[in-house]
Amino acid sequence: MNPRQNLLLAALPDAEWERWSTQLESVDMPLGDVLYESGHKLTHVYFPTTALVSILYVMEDGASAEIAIVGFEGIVGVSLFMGGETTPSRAVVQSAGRGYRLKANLLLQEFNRAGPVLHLLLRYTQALITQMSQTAVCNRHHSLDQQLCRWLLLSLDRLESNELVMTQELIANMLGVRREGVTEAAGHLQEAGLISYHRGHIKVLDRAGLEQRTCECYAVVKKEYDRLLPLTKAI
Amino acid sequence: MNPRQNLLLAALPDAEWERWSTQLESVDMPLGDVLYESGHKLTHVYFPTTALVSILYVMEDGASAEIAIVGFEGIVGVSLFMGGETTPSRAVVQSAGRGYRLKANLLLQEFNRAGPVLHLLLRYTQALITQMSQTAVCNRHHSLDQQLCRWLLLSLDRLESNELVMTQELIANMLGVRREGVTEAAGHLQEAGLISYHRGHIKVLDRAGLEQRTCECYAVVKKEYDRLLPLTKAI
DNA sequence: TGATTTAGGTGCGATAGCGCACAGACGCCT
DNA sequence: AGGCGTCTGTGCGCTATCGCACCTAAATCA
Repeated sequence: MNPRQNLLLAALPDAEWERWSTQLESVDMPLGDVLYESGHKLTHVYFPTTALVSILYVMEDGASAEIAIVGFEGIVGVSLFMGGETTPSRAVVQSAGRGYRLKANLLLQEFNRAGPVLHLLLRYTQALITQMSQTAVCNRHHSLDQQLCRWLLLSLDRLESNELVMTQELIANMLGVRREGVTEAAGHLQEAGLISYHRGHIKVLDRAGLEQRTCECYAVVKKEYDRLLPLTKAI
Repeated sequence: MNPRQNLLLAALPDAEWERWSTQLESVDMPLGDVLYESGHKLTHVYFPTTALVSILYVMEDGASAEIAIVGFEGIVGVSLFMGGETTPSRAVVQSAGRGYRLKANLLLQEFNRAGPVLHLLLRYTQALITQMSQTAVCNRHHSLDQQLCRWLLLSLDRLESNELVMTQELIANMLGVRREGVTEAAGHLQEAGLISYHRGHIKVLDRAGLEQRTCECYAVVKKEYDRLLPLTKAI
């Protein structure tokens, strides 16, 4: 397990890396773990390596909607260096794995050096903004089938695998739709031979087929990540 | 017409204000004016004073959806200092008025001083992120009636008036729905005595009523703006 | 092995929003 | 005053998604 499996950590210049490497703390990130809660101050920021984290908003009535996905390409807790300390959203581990974390005050110190760390983190944040924007667009205009394709592709890009351990119930929570809706959409994809689904295990059989069936939102987001985070040979 | 009608400009410390005031260029912002286009490099950033600007994404098939609204509380062109230079979205003047602009390289210079300007702009950007996130949530979960209320309230907060010059067609483009849908939703609000609508002129008669009828999304966004931009006695 | 829990599949009526077509109505221009 | 374009209202059939109820089958555990 190497911190530099995380692409932001991998993109750090040597001087920064030397300072950071002793401070990074390896953490287990089990399914369902809440990394930060709406309105709570962040104590750490997280750099996933093999875990996948959902940024989501939970409404007063308990319904939820995912705003963005963060994996080994990113950092969880941008509101810290953006200056807000908290946000109205919640970060939940969506696919178990590992990652590293850094104390909030240490990250702030590094950010405030106003050097490469600042610029790297801000570029990442802009990519994240694009992902959030496109989520809004997709929620408005595209069918559940298309959204499921987008979601699968974004998730897989952020893991290093073509398999996902994830119940339909959980996917429904992320997409903010009914579980039955996911059953139906996943059924379509399975009939088309694009995925195989079995009790919480999704295997992607035909990635190109998924890309063909999804909406433009996926490509827009992917292109921005590639463009903004080239140092990282990004996803 | 005073630049400091824009709350970000008003929040600048004296030293910054002195440097900026000679560089700010007053501009007319007519309805439909495109301040930046998807994928194009920004030449200026804009500080609206009496105009209202929509950040929206236009799909390949021409359909559109608004991602965020910017008025006298904000700045148009955050992707400049975030480091991306461009974004996949478009910025369009949604309600005619005036504003100020600053050359891109000047703003970057100021941002890179890594002082109060940087922190002010980043805090504003975090508020903007909340607005975008909440747009995604709202698009997923709330009725058109509720979304129209939210949209009216956000827009009015960013003007200094209880009247809006805006056709239903245009509102439909922003919300990413049919024009007829807006006709119906606006009809409901009119029956309830909350607004009066007449050929492109909306007058809000009962603001409290709108706030009661809208979803929680409006309050979440407003609270974040108030919290993150207190210097500006924000909206 | 048998019981319980969990994941997934199915059916059905309700409804919000869509696409389209068309009608009135106000305002502006000549 | 007359005419035309723009803005708004309405009706109608269609579809995706919802909410709910219920069922099946795999996994887990006693």
